[in-house]
Amino acid sequence: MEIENATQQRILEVATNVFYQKGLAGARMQEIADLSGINKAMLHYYYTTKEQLFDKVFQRTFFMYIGSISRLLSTASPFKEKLWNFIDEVMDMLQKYPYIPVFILHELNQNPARISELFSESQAINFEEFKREVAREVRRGNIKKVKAEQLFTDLIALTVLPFVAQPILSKVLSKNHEQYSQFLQDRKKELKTNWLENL
Amino acid sequence: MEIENATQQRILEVATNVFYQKGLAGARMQEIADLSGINKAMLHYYYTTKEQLFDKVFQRTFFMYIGSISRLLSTASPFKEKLWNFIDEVMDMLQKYPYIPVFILHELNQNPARISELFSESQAINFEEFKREVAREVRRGNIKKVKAEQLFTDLIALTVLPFVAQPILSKVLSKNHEQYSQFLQDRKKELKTNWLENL
DNA sequence: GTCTATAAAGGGATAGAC
DNA sequence: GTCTATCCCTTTATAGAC
Repeated sequence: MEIENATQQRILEVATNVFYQKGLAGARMQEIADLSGINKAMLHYYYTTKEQLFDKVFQRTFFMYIGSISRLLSTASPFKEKLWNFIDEVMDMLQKYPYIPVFILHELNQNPARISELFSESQAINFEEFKREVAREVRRGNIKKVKAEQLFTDLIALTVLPFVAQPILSKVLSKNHEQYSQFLQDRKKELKTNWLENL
Repeated sequence: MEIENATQQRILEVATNVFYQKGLAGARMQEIADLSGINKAMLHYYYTTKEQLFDKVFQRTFFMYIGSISRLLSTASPFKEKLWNFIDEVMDMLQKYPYIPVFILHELNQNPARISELFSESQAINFEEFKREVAREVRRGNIKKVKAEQLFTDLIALTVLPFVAQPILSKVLSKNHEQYSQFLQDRKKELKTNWLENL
């Protein structure tokens, strides 16, 4: 990890937002420079190429996002308490950064090779451990019989999709921005009580 | 609806695939021309601008996708039978066109205004009717007490997300392409039995 | 309808002065 | 470190012959 000065940090922050919304292909170095309060030459001084800047943004995002999911699933807390916590934390994070999932998925579609590199570098999600945990909970009768991979997919789907699909869902459900935020809050509670308790 | 000749249809088909994978900003008219077996001039002869071609692709996709969801929800069948059918049909469609949801969501992030135009033009999803139906089923004791908007979100989430998140999920679950297809098949059954029956 | 050639604009990247 | 000016490649779009 190299040291970053204030300008570098501002660039990275701006670039993150621009890439989140426009993607690698749609982002413009000119816009990133403008929003950072510098000119293009300066931008290239800190990050030689667009690809290089993008890679940095993508990696940081991936590790933050996947990393926090990973951490939340590998705590030592009791199983249902862990899921309770997961719902809260993940939905809070996504309320701050709702563009992240579509950003990651769109870019992975362009360049599927990227994920392999990142997964090998990172301490990826330890699914085997989660699997054992689910099997144990089923054995003990704490939750109904279910395959770990289906439960995991349910968990991600129920928490992440409302953010991913916000543009369409808010339209279908006829909710403005504030109403949709309220809906997401309600949903958090709903998942923790109804879904989690009925496992 | 104007009549389209064979060349026009081929262009549209090719453009659809290219835009699905690369998005508006990432797609190249040259590539679309090449894959269509014509040159750029010819391409512009049929579709004057890239935007115009993209709009056509986006609209068709949106209507096909949202339209089929809409149709599946407004049939006259009994409620649970309808959801059963929905799971089958939507997941079959997505197995054919897995790029569609990320494509739509990515492009809506770029240009959120687009959705307003399309929703007003289309006979959008009739959520009020679905709401009444859910309330009725709850009253009759056929399903547990639940808000229609939460149930609808669950339904979309559980069926759509496994396709949207395939690049990451297949990695986390350590599944190759065939294994992931099998997983999706299992999931269809899983949702129809476990989830649907426990509503 | 179909092509070649080219215009016109956009946008990433660098040279070089300060 | 920071700027202006500019290079040059890419890509959209059109002109014009056949």
